[in-house]
Amino acid sequence: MTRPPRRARAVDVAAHAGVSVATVSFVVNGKAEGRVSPATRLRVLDAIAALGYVTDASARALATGRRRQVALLAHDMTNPFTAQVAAGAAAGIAEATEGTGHLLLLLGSDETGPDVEPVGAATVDGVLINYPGTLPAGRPDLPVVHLDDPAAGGHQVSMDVEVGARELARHLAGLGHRRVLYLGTPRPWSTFAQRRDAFAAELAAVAPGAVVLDDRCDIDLAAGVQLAGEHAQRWLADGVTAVVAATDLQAIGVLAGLAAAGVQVPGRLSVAAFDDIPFAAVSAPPLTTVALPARELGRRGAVLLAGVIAGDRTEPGDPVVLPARLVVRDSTGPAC
Amino acid sequence: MTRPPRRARAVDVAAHAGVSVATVSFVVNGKAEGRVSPATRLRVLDAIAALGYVTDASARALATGRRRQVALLAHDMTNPFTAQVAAGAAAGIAEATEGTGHLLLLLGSDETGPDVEPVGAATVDGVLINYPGTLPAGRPDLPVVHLDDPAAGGHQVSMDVEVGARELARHLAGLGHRRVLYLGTPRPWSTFAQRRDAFAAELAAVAPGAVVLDDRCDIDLAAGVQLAGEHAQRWLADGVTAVVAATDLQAIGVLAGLAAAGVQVPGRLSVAAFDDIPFAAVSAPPLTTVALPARELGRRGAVLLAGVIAGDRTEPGDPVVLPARLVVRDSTGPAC
DNA sequence: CTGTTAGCGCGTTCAC
DNA sequence: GTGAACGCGCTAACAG
Repeated sequence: MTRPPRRARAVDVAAHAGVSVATVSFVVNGKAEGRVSPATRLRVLDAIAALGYVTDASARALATGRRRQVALLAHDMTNPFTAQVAAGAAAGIAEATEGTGHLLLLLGSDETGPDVEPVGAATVDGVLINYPGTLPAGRPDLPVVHLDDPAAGGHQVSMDVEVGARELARHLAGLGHRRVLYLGTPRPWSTFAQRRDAFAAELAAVAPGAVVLDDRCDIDLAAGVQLAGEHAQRWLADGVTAVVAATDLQAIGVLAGLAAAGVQVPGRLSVAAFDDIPFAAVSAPPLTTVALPARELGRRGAVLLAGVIAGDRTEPGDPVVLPARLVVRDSTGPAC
Repeated sequence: MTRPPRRARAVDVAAHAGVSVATVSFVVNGKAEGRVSPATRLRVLDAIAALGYVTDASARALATGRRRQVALLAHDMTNPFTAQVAAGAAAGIAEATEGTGHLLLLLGSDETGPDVEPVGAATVDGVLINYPGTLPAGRPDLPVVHLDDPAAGGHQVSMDVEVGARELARHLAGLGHRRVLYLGTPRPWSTFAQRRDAFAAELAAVAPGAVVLDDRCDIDLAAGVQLAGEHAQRWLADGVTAVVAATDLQAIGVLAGLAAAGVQVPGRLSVAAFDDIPFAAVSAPPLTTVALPARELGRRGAVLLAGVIAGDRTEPGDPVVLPARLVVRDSTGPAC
């Protein structure tokens, strides 16, 4: 006796309950208070349960103009930091919208960047950008929150990378390091520029005469391994006593590369980085790193975005800056 | 002279081009062939460009019944394996739908499981399940593809975990291990049962009298570290010479825990696992593990799902089984 | 307190 | 080759 597999619609519920669709709509959207009598409300609820009715998201979106979805523009979900941002964003949007909002993942490859077509197509109410990219023109009013992009204007939540970088500089200076190799990335993101510049500035301030050499590699394990394998001897020959990487991923790769090359850490070379992904605590040796709250970044970003969408705050206001702090582990030691 | 920030609609394009909305629709959806003259087609295209017109996803979805979105039900985006599955799924859906399809991420916590409400609300055309959970009733016809869940019925793509597990068993048996601790997980997923059972079966077959002891911990780094720290001495006292973990995450944690406890790997204890996440190659020592193609799992799952949605294959057919192979690194050595 | 009705923007059949 | 008209399912005024 079951109905054909066609989904029940509001009209069906209305008929089943002996009311009009408007009443059903009120009940469904929690606007029954003072409009619908408790008795009919219950009848409607029963009908909904009996028919297994679920509001059609597209129809509702079309009618209300709200999609109940936000997009996260990211670049590499495989990066543990990004993954945590995504997990945090999913949690944040659920929290801020009481479970009615969801996360649309828009990933991009290196060159292309995320495909923003769905953003233009109004698939989402707002966008979380963790990947500096161009948003579709023609949607200038679309709520946007930038993540970890201090140079971006508008709404944003970032982290106190500078404080962390300076702390790291003082830590290394205190250990006697005067010649450090800074391992940057090929990505021109402002957060990376900030990491290096703050570090170099503080090092120069606390240890006059200290030198920062520059090198760079992709943000992944293999790149770090390879780079260390190829350049370790040169670094040592250059008198470098510490390597600071822009990300843990690179540093962990470097650690593996150095181990393979037989270079003692922190005996011959100290290694430190930024992010504090979970793996930083279990590398060999455990990595000294500037802890950046990835998950919280995503969560706060989502909550902020939800607020903007709801119209709570319309103008940017003070950018949210999450704390960063240095976590000292065993990969850094006295300069030799 | 710019228009008010209201998005252009098909009517606007039609007016601008001097045609009807139907014509615009045909052009937009590539159905102009034989219906619309090349000349008017161009006029429409110009109008679209001039107005920055983008088809509204909700309206189209409502009219066509297709959402152009699929959901990925997962459990912990923070797990590198899951993250790769997600990245692969995003790539696969884009590939299979030529960029018109997108990925809705539905994450869940341990107890609750992902919130499947959007699935019931027809937000998606199909679902990729990487987290055995209950789908909303009332949508029995919804296309579903199970990932890495050999026990699931219906469409699925999984991996040849058994072959890998047996290979690992022979590897360890060949090294003389006769007493191994199997570190399982608290999750009752079929893939985990399969990993252990195939391993134990093969070990018993090649090394009669070999013993497999069982222990378990959560799938995360910290759990592995703690467990190793607490139980290492007992394992050794019990004569265990090798530890096989259900996932790399646990194994890498164990490795760190053993290092902290001063237990040599593979000198005193060999360690191996399943997954081959990128970090497995840079742990200390690099981890011997059964490589499982996570990214490909996600990609193939998405492609399959897209096919099912498009109606290519309607009945399950042969389950896709991706190859798994043992990757021997330095964490396994002769039993002592 | 409840029902009627007009959109929301697009896809598509059917006349012209 | 083109346009008018209806339906998709729901929300929100507005009547009653």
